[in-house]
Amino acid sequence: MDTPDRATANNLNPPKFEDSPVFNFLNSLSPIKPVKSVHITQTFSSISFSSPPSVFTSPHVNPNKESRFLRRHNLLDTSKPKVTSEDENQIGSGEEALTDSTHACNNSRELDKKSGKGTSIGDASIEPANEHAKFSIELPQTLKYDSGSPGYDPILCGDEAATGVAGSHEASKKDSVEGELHFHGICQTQQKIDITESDWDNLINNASDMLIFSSPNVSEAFKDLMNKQLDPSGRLSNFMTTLPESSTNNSRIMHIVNQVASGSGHENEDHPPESGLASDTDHTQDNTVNVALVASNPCEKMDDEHVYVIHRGIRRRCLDFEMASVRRNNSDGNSNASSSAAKSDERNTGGDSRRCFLPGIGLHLNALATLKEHGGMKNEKSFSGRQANFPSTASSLLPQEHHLLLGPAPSERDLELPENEIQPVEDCSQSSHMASEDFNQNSPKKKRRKVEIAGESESCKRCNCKKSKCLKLYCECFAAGVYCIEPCSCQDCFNKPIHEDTVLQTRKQIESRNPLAFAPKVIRSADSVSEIVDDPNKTPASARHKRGCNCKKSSCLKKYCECYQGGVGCSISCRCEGCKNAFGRKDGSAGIEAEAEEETEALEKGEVEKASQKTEIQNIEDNQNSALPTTPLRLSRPLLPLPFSSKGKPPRSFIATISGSGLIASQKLAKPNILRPQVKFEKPHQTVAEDEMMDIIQCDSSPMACIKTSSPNGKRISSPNCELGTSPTRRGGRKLILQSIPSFPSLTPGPHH
DNA sequence: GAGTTTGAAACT
DNA sequence: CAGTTTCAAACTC
Repeated sequence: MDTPDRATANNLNPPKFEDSPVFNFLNSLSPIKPVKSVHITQTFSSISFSSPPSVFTSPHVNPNKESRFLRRHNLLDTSKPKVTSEDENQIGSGEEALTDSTHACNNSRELDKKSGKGTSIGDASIEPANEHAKFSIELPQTLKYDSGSPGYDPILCGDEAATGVAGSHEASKKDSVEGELHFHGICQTQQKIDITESDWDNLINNASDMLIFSSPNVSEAFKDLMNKQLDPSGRLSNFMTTLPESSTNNSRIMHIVNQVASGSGHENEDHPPESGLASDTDHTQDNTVNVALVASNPCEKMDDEHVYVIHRGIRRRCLDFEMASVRRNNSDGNSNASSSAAKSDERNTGGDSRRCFLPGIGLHLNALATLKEHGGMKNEKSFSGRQANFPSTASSLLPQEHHLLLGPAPSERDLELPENEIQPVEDCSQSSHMASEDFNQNSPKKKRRKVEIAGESESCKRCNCKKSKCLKLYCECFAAGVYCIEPCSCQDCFNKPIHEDTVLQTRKQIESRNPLAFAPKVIRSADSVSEIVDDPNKTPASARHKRGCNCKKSSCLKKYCECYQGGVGCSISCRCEGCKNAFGRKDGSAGIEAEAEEETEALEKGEVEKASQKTEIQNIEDNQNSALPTTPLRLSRPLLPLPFSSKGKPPRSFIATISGSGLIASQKLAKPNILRPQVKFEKPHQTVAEDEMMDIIQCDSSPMACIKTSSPNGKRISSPNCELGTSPTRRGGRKLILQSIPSFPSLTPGPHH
């Protein structure tokens, strides 16, 4: 297996892999498997991720992902001696892990081979292969966890869990061809991987997990996806994350993922696997091949369709500025030039394209979205309009998907997208851009509270800028690293794909002034994580606003206060006056105290109702804290007007932003990736700032080491449990995860670079 | 929906 | 770095 599969895999990796006879063979075989996997995926997703949206929304979610990942890794290690220390190390970093996973997907064959035949793999096989093997191994664990989780279907879980590592081994045992087939089938349809195909499933599951954890938005989206069948989005995101390593492979993966997402996303939800297969298969199979084609031939219809499809599944703008840069780079490279030095620069970095991507600059997702528009549904509306994207699906889905896309996935995607893909995307995007502009002027004020209505669709930000042209941090969309979309009521908006160059330049300028301008404002320190781990009851105070607030009249009790909005307490760095932040006052008083005060004040002000709610919530939180990890926001918060909703979360923005600063040092890149999804670092209590960020990022490489990240995990975990009221098992599982894997250290971290 | 308040972002 | 202005979100009516 090793030799042939590898060879094929290696060959495949390159853009031309489709050309390889092996690929063709696989393609021919691929159609087979779609059927079962769906079921599994659903159960898995629904079960494991049923957690409440609020939880997911929290940026912290990601940490869990990492934690899981880490765990998996550990488990894998334990379970499978085969995995080399190196592999572990690789896995350790969140991004690396992601990358690996993506590679695994890309090189599913390799994975299968390796995982199944890890022994042989070790040597010659490309690193990715090793990593893949690891993933495959790890995946089982994730499955186990999930299975452990309340939502998990016993049967499936049992199967998967039982198969667990063994499953991966089995898969490895299978012929490489089979593995590929499975892989393709999985990627394409999502559905139906057999347990035997555990490799794939594992990958997917892992990916999904990763995604979920990666960002709050993602988590939500993930939920939806899970409900629907997750696979697509989750896979996407996963793949996206993994992409970085090999652009070509990544591109394939992206395509596949996109296809899957699109196909599954739409059809999967309601349609039986088969139906999904029909359409999906068309896309997926074609896509798999097409991907390669796309790489070679930019802007083919197929590509567009794929992209479009993907976008459909996703939601609109996930733009990462990085993506845009990437696209540009690609386009530049392909056709011409180099539209912007920055782009070229990034691209150059790109020998490790991923790196460039990571740092990324680009609004790619938006571009993709535009592609969608281009393609078929293609309206920006549909595209931009999250809702539009999810015609069939319930509204709930929308946000989630969007989140997924936007949040973790987007950035990753963007980064990951191989140049090949990018080209087509770009082309499409351009056209779309045009359209997008038109849209911009559309709805004057749909905005703001859609998010609230939607639930938390922070991912979907809608700005109302009138003078800033959406090119300043005043603009939430811009600040979040996303393009403005139809729902935005902004005027003279330049934050659109059409003006990508302008956007990028502006971003650069802003970043030059303040490298952290696009970084998450709220950071959770390692302390918080440790606190959570040690004492679930304890509320982590470590989460803090990066710069602190400067409130004078709001008493840090309203969203005017960024700390409050971010769901974190005020810290020393805050210059606020009369701080009464319920999440923690500057003076150090706990949120409870603040609450008490708030209550009194509220009473005074007639806000009694609110105060009571808060107190209740807090009380609940306190009670729950034991169970929950505690994040400032916590599950209970929902009752309160969570600050998250609008800005605090900006998972997306953060994500995009961070990654967005592609030009900026790799550091940022790493940070952003890490931070975004999950946590936003900040000084443990006050001044973690960049240094810590950096540290964290570095730590990212070693997942275990990096525990710092955040409580968010706790939240997520807890929240799902709480909300779900799920079986104890699930809680236990999650708790374990949290404890064991404190933070989400960094799947994504830029460690690669 | 319009107007006000607020504090971050941007500017000087 | 501090002060002022600009800006758009958050909030109120």
